[in-house]
Order: sequence, then C-alpha cells, then structure tokens
Amino acid sequence: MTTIWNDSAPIYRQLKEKVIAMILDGSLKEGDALPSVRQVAADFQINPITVSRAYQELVDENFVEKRRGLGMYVSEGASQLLLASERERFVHEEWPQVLARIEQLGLDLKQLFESPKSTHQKAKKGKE
Amino acid sequence: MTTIWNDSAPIYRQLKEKVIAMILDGSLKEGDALPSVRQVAADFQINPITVSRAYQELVDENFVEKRRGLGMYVSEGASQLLLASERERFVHEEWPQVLARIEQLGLDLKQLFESPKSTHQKAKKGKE
Amino acid sequence: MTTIWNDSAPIYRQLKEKVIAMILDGSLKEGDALPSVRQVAADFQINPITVSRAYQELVDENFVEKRRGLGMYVSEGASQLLLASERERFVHEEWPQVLARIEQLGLDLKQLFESPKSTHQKAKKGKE
Amino acid sequence: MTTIWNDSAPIYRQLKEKVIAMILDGSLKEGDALPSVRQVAADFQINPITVSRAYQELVDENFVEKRRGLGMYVSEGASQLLLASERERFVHEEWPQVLARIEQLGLDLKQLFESPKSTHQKAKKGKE
DNA sequence: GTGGTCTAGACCACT
DNA sequence: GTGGTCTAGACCACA
Repeated sequence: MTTIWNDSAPIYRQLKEKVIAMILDGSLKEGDALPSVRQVAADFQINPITVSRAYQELVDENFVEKRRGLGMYVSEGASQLLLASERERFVHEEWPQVLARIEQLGLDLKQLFESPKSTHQKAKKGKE
Repeated sequence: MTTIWNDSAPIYRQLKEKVIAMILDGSLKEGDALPSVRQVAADFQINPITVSRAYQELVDENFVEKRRGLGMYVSEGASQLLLASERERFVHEEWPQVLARIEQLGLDLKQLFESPKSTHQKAKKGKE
Repeated sequence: MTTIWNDSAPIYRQLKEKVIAMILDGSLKEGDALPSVRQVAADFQINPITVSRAYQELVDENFVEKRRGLGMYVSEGASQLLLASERERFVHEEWPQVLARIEQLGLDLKQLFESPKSTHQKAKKGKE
Repeated sequence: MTTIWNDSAPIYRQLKEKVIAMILDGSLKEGDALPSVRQVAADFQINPITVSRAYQELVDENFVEKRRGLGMYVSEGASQLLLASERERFVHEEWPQVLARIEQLGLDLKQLFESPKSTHQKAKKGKE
C-alpha cells in the first residue's frame, strides 16, 4: 500500500499544493468550505496538526479565511489572486530557470515541443 | 552581508550543481583538477565537510575521480556522461512537470518561448 | 462580503463590548430593554448562542438583568458601576502597559497626545 | 512555583515578544545568534516545537534568518525594521484605541500623565 | 461540530 | 551541534 505522499517534500506542503490546485481548477470555489482538519486527517491518515499547518499557510497568504468555530473557507478573490501570483512566480522564477537549463543542455526547442505533447503524463513533484 | 546560497536547497547540492554547470559549459574540462576542498571552503566561507560532500557525490556518480594525495579530477568522458544523464532527467522528469504547470496556469507555451528570450539569464537556482 | 467582526477576539466578547459602549455613551439607558437575542442574532448573522453568552456575562457582572419572559434590561446603577469598574481597569491595567510600550518604542507621550487628536476615531477593537 | 508564562496568550507568541523586546532594547544585536531552540526549550521547560514556532514567525517577518545547520541569527537591519514597524503599529492601531478609550471613560489627561508616572510598574500582558 | 495549543518522543537532513 | 517534520494524544475556546 503506497501512500499518495512524496518523500522529498513535507506532507503539509504537498497538501497545500493540492488545495491550491483545487482552487485553480475550480473544484474548490470562492466561499466554499475546505474539508475540516479532522476530516482530511482521517481521510489521508495523517496527523491533524499536519493538516492544520497546510491550512494555516493558506490563511497567512490570504487564500483562505478562518471563521471562528465554523471552519476554513476559500476567500473571495482567492482564485484570481492565486492565478496572478502563481503565474507571476512561474514566469519570473521558474520559467527562466527552465530556459537556462534548456540552453545549458543544448536541447532543441522543437523536439521538446513535439515529443511529449500528446501524452502530458502526470508529473510527480520532487526528485530527491 | 548576503550570501550566494539559496536557503531552499542544501549548500552541498548547490555546490555540486555549480561544478556540473562548469563541466557542461567547458570551464572545467576532462582531466582538469577541481579546486581543493580547503580552497573552496575558504572562498565560499563554508564548512569543508560541506564541500567534501558535494565532491563525494560527484565521485559516486563517476563524473569526478579522486587521486590519492593529489586531489579530485574531472573524469574522462564526464562531460558526455553528464550531458546524457542530465538530458535524460530533464526530458523525462523536469519537462513534463513544466508542461503540467503551464497547463495548470493556463499559459501559452509558444508565447513563453518567444517573449522573454533576452532576459532569461537572471535565473536563480533553488526550489529543489 | 466582509464582516464587522474582528478575528482576533471572540465574537461574544466583541458583542459584549458593543453593549458596554452603548451603555457608557448613553444610547442604552438604565431600565432600557436590550434587543432580543434572536433579533441580534439575525441582524449580525451570528449564532443565538453567541449572543446569549455575551448577554450572560453582562448579567453575571450585574450590568444587565434578566426578567423572565420579558427579556434583558440594563440594571439600575449600571452606568455608574460600569464607569467605575472600567476606569479602574484602565488606570491600573491598560494604562501602565501603554506607558511601558511607549517607553519601549522610545516615543514621546506628549507628542502622542497632541498630534493626531482629530483622527482618533478610526480605532478598531481587537488585539485581546 | 509559578511560571513566567501568562495563560491568556500562547506561549510561542509570548516568547516571540520576548525576543522582539530583546532586539529593541539591544540585548540581542544584529548578527547575534539566537539561543538554540533546544537550549530555550530546556531553559524554560517547554517543548522545542513551541520555541520553533516562535522563531519561525520571526523568520517569516524577516527579523531573524536561518543559517542551515548553524542556527538562527538576528537579521541585518532587524532593529530598525522592528522599531519602524512596531512604532507604525502602535501609533496607527493601538494608540487611537487608547485615545478612544480615554474619551469613552471620560478620563482626565492630566491625571493620567501624573499619577503612575513615577512608578511605571511592570505591566502584565493579557487580561483574560 | 470547528480550529488552536502544547507535550513527549521519534527520526531526518544539514553543517 | 543545528533546525524540520511527523505522530499520538490531550485539553481548551469558540459557535
């Protein structure tokens, strides 16, 4: 029985990424309640504190808001904010590294364009 | 006093990447001696053990060889080996992730390739 | 959809403070009826139990009295009692802390009293 | 045996305030190492995670920086940053509330100025 | 029901 | 030596 967690990144961060992905792809909409800490902890067989930590980072970054005694909710404007900030980070941080790497390895753009385009296999984060 | 080291990746790994980059771009050629552990440690203000660990991984992967009493040297065939293995890793691990990310963010691959061509040199390593 | 409630203090306490402020400034006079729990709950979109808890604390401290079947009323003598107890608390608990903080930050008490006199109405409660 | 901790605020936050106070009053200077997580945990008889959490918030706010494998250090510029941000917060958030409170209670400025000035007794944070 | 905090103890990676 | 992460379990405040 393999778990869904990758060993290289902390679970709380992987969980955070999952939530972000769900907001980006619309499976969590603004105003929706996040599944409760306890629920997620039970579903994924992890410690509630680990879930809490993931959620807390989302709160700190204003993508999620706490309602006392009620739970956590996707903030108004979260998906726009998220899309903007993630795009910004990609275009100005990740993408330049990719370009540099392509150049460093002397790879051919056209080949990259074509070969794995049709399959777009599920990427696994982490490579340690 | 800012350092050249990124906080997100271990220093020994960043150092290893530096050496790999130097082999790939030809500033270290096959048969060349690597700068001594002590020298590097002094230059970068880091612990010699950290340098050793970086070098050791390069030895383990056969890109560098130890000559007892003399130092570390770039192995014969290292640059070819490196190029092949790094290309392999890029095409099958990194690139699919990049494609997935682009799709997730709704970005356009072709635009990315065209627009920021002039500035892509300021990439900072990190994020491992 | 922003709420009037501050996240740092419990809602029931913020509500209690509101009532106290109304008694102190005369908008609720001795003998006046407090708005019903249900009414307040509906007006502010909060749980009736939360309103009850705020009211109950006011009852416990003798500023408000319950009349069975009728509702809650501001006690006779409440405003004097309140003024005295709140002043006591301010002078011996809050004010010394403020002085300590001013000293810690190297600020000048007199300047503070003089300059921003016109704007001091925009204070938000919270920080408990 | 009473502890130094106040019951109303979480320990990690009280600890964070202690560190901030030490930076403000100069007992921790820029570049100084913070006492290690384990050391503080042992000294105060608290869990290392609790200490970690306090330190982490200071890192997130750029007052403290981590050096991998070495420890935590007061950032360059931390004391200026801190003084500026704390003053800002005091003048624009805490002080207006104090003024409003003074007005609400109908207190006399001159009395406040004089009575507790000489003693400046140690304020205790928290009042729950 | 919700989340927040703390403990005790374990294991890991890094320098 | 340093900090980071996770667990299991407890207790608390809030709605």
